[in-house]
Amino acid sequence: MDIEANAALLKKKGLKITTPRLAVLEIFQKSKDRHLSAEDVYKEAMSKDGDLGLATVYRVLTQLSEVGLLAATNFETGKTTFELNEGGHHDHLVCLSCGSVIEFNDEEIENRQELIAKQHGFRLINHSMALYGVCSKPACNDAG
Amino acid sequence: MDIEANAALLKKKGLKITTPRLAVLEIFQKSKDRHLSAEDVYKEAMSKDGDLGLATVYRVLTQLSEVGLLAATNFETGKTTFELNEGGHHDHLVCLSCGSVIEFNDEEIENRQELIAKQHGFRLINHSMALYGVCSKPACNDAG
DNA sequence: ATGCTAATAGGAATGATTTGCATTCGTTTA
DNA sequence: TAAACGAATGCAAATCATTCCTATTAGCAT
Repeated sequence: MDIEANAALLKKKGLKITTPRLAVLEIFQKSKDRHLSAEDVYKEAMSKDGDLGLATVYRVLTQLSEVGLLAATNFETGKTTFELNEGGHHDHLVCLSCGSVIEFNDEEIENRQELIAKQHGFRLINHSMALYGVCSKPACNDAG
Repeated sequence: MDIEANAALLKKKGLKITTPRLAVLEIFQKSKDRHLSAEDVYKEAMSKDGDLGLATVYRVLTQLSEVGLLAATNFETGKTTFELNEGGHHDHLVCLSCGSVIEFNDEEIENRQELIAKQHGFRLINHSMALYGVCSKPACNDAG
């Protein structure tokens, strides 16, 4: 929301302050939908800011993920989605009917994952977990 | 392994008994590597059976997944992999260096997932979990 | 302000997967 | 068991997501 703040954020991470990077950050901060694909970001940027390349969007998303400002997730859709990485790590609970996504974090599962990795001699780097189900909305429980 | 058995399997699922479908099933049953991409299956089929199209492999993999004979998984590698769907559910531990995949199943995590879904009013249908890390092989721990 | 380097645009290239279509095969039925 | 019909296949072209290439431009230290 605040260009100054975002500029400071980029600087702190050792990234140059450029128009595309500011634009991408702002899109994530303003969007109601937390999970955006590269294409989503590109369309949004084109519609409001005017002009940047899709390749640049990919690069910026990758960089912002690398410095920890964004987090990347792979659902089963075949495309990578990104979200702001504030508030720490979390996993996803996805409604297969309405598509809504709930975020959660469970200490016990995280610990268990570490343990499992260790047992198999793995150094754990990251993980992805998504639970798929049907949420409590009436509309999601009618037919089907 | 047994063409008769596989033919019966296909018939039971309402699929016609065709050469490509039998070939694909057999490849999964014979392969030591449980997780195969479409490309893997295609190469394997070409090398032994002689001749079928890559598009057919994709179609067959999709169909066999739909009827529950195979299970599809999307790791972060950008390609979908398949495995035989016998022996119940399990999750994956993936080496980001050599690509090896270890399967595991953890009761405690499964229970915890059920609980989390319940807490959010979700009826849990399935889930995917993959842990990414580096395995203990020396080659995977040298450079990088 | 000036220059060096990193960043960008945009299009071509890549890799995975899909689709269209003419041909062939599997299964049903006579 | 042969005709007949739709489903399945092969191939090539098409699509989708993502990355690479290169000339141009923009950040930023001096």
